[in-house]
Amino acid sequence: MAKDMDFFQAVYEVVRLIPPGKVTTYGAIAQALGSKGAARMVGWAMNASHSLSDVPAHRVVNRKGLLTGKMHFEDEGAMKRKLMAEGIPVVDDQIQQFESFFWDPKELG
DNA sequence: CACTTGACTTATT
DNA sequence: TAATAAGCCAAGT
Repeated sequence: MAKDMDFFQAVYEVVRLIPPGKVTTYGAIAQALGSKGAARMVGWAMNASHSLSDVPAHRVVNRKGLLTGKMHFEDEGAMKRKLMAEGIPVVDDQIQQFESFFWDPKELG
């Protein structure tokens, strides 16, 4: 889909598809886009996602379920707060039972 | 125009 | 087991 889209646009599209109460990783998104090693670009794209409103960047964490990008949010607690609001347990900036809340973009098909 | 940095991940030493 | 190298692609300096 949207192969003509920019990498960023593709990332945004996938991130928007993340269901509430679920999270995914940079690598999973990158891999879903066909670029496994482009996980850094996913993060870079997220940095630009501030211009958008339908991009729940707080649902995107690193492979350990750690809120690495929390510092890029409005406030450090913003990311944790948003995740907690969706029913995702976050302790010490780390998602608990991360694998249970993990959502694979490719899962939709 | 070339080099460095960046919200990452996997593999190798 | 821990530390280092490499890979990804784009933007900033």
